[in-house]
Amino acid sequence: MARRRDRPSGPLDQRSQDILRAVIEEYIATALPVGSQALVERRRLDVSPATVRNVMAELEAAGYLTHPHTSAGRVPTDAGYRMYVEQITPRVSLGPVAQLMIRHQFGQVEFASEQWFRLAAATLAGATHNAGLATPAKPAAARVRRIDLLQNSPHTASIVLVLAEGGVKQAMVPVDETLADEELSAVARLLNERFQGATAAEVAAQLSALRELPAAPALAVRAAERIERMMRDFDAAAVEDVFSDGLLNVLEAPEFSQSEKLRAVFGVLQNHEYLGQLVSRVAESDDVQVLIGAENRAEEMRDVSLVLAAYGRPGHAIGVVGVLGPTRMAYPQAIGSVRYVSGLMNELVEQLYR
Amino acid sequence: MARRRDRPSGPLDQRSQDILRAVIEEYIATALPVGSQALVERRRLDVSPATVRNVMAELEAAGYLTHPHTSAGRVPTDAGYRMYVEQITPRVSLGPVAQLMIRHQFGQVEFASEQWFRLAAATLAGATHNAGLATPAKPAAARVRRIDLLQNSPHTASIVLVLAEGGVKQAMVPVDETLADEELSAVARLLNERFQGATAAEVAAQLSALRELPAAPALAVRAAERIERMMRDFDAAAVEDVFSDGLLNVLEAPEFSQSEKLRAVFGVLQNHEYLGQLVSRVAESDDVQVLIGAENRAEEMRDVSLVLAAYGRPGHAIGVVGVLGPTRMAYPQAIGSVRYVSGLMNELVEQLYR
DNA sequence: GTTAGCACTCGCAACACCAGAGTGCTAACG
DNA sequence: CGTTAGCACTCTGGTGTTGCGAGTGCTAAC
Repeated sequence: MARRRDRPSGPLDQRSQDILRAVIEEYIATALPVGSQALVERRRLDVSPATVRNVMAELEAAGYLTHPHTSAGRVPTDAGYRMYVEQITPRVSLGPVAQLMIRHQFGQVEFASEQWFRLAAATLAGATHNAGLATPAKPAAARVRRIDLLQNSPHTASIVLVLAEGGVKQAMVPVDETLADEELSAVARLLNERFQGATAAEVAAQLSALRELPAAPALAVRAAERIERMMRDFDAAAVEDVFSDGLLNVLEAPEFSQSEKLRAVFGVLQNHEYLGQLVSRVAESDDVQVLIGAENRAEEMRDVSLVLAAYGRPGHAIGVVGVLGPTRMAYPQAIGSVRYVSGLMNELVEQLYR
Repeated sequence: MARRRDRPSGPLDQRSQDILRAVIEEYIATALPVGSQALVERRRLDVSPATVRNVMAELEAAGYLTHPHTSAGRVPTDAGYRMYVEQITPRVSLGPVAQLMIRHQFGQVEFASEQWFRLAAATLAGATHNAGLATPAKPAAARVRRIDLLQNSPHTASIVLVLAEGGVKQAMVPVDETLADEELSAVARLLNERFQGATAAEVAAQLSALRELPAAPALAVRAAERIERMMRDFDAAAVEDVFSDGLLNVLEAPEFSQSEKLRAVFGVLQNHEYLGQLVSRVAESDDVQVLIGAENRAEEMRDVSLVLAAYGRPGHAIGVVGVLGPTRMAYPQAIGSVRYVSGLMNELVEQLYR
C-alpha cells in the first residue's frame, strides 16, 4: 500500500515536477480541473494516462493538488502554485516585444509624479489582463521641505506642505482677522526656518519649543500644530495611496462570476491597512514577491493572488507595483511584467532624485 | 374594449398614482415583481385585487410598468421611476436623526480639503447603503496662486503649483546644472510675479512674452512651459477626480449577483469623461438631479441610477456629490441624503472661501 | 516501474412534473 | 358605469429521475 513517497512535502523528482507544472499550466489556461487523459494528449507526454494518474496521486498526497470531488480532474492547491512559482520566478523574464510595448508607454508620460503610478497600474493591467496596482514611494519618515501659507478668506488660511520625497499636503487653519501679506509671509518664514528638513518627531519637538516662546504669533503655533499633525498622520499611514487599474479584467475571470468571491477582491483593494502590511513585507526583499491565495490572510484572500515588487530607494522611500488576479493567474506573464515595471520605476526614481 | 386611458402618457388620477407609487415602493423593498393580491394585503388598500389589476394594466399601457412575463407581477419601468421621483423629489427631506448623524460625521473631520470628499462619499455610502460619490469643486478656469520651485537632484527640479481654488499640482523640470538657492528662488520669484492670478489663457500669453525676453533664464522658460501645460490640462479635464466609497454596498444588491451587470457599474465609475458630462449637466441646476437607468446612456447604465447634486460657488468652482445604486434604489433616502450633504458642503465652502 | 483494463463514482445536463403566484377576461353587482 | 368575484390560463421555479461522460483507483499483466 505504501506509495513511493507519502510525506507531505518531500522533494519531487523531475517527472513529478514536470507533471505538476503541466497540470498547473493547463489549469491556468482552461480553468477546468485537468484529468490524466486530457493532459497526455494536450501536452504530448510520452507516458500513459495511468502513469500520470499515479504521479498525480502522489502529488495529491504531497499536498500540491486536490480533487474537487472523486471523479473530477486535479486542481492545484496553494502549495502547488507556490511550488510552481518558486520554480519559475528565477528564470522568467518578459519577452522583448512586451518590454518594448511597456517601455513605449512609459516614454509617453510627462514628468508629473502622480502620472507614474496611474501609468504603472494601467500598464500592468494591460500587460497581464489583471488588475494593476501601484503605490507612490513613501518614506519611512517624511521630512518637511517647504511650507507655504496662503490666505483664503477673512477667517481661513491654507497650509501647503511640500515633503522632501515629493509629496504635497494641504490643510486649513483658522485665522483671527485679515492679515497683511507681510505678516503671513513672516509666519511662513518662521515655520520654514524651524521646520525645514524636520521629521515628524523633530517637528513635534520644535512645536513644543515654539509654544514656550512668548513672542511666537498665535497663527504660527496653530499652523505648527496642524503641520505636526499632518506629518504624524503621513508617517502613520501605511500606504499613502493605492492606484489601481483594470479591475474589470478581474471581473472577467470565470471564478468571479458569482459576486460572492468578488467581494473579497474589492475588500482587499479597499483595505489600505492590509496593503500597507504587504508593502512593508515586500519592501524587504528586492525581487518579485508572489502572495498566493489564502497563504496570507485566511478568508478574504481565498481565490486571489498578488504579484508585487518594490521600487524606490531602500532606506529612503519605497513604493510597490504589482498585479492582482485570481489564484489561477498567468504567473509567468505577471512576474515578468511586474519585475520589468518595477525596474523601470527604479530607473525613473534614480533619474529624478540622484 | 377601450380602456379608460390608452395614450402612453396622459395625466394620472389620484388612485393610479397611489397604486403606481405603492408598486414602486413595494418593489424597492423586496426586489420581487409585485402582484395585485400581495399589494392590497401589504399596503391595506381598500379596493379589491381585481381593481388593482385593472389599474395596473392601465399603468402598463401608459408605459410606467412592465411584465417580466405573463403571470408574473409588475415591475416599474424607467418611466415609472421617473414619475415617482418627480413626485417625491420636491417634498422629501432627511429625517432629523439621519441629519444629526451626518452632521456629526462632518464635525469630526479636520480642515484638510481632500478629506472632505472622502468623507462626503463615505457618509453618503453609509446613509444610503449604496456607493457614494464626490468630486472636488473644480473651477471652470483655474488661476495660479503660487509657484514653488525646488531642486530634487543635480538634474531635476520640482514645480509645485498652488491654484487659487485650493488644488495643488506637481511636476518636474530638468535643470542643466546645480543652481544656487538664490538662482532658483529668483526664477521662482519671476514666475510668481508674472503668473500670479493668471488663468490658463493668461499663462499662455505670458509664456509667449517670456520667450521674447532675451534676458529670461532658460529654466524660467522651461518651467513656464510646464506650468502652461499643467494649467491647460487642468482646465481640460472634465473632473479632477472622483472619490467613491461603498462599492461593496452595491455588490450586495441582488440585481448584481451576476457579474454581467456589475461590469456596467464599474464601467461608469471609471469613465471620468462620462462623469464629467454629468457633473456639468448637474451643475446647471441647483437641486438634486436623478438619473435613472438607461435614460441617459444606452447600455452601460441599464440597471443603474445616479442621484447627484452640485455644491460650491456657482461661477467659481463647482463639484458634485451623489449616490450610485441599482435602478431599484431607495430614492427618498438617497435624495434626502444627497440634498443634505450637498448643503453641508456648501456651508463648508462658504466658511472657508468667503 | 509502467501500462492496460475495468469497475466505480460523481457531477451535470436534460427532462418531466407539480405547485404557486399572477394574470386577463367575463359576468354579476351596487 | 365603475367595482368586484370567479375562473381558466400561463408561466416560473423547485424537485426528482435518469443517463452520460469524464475521471479515478485498483489489479494484474508486461
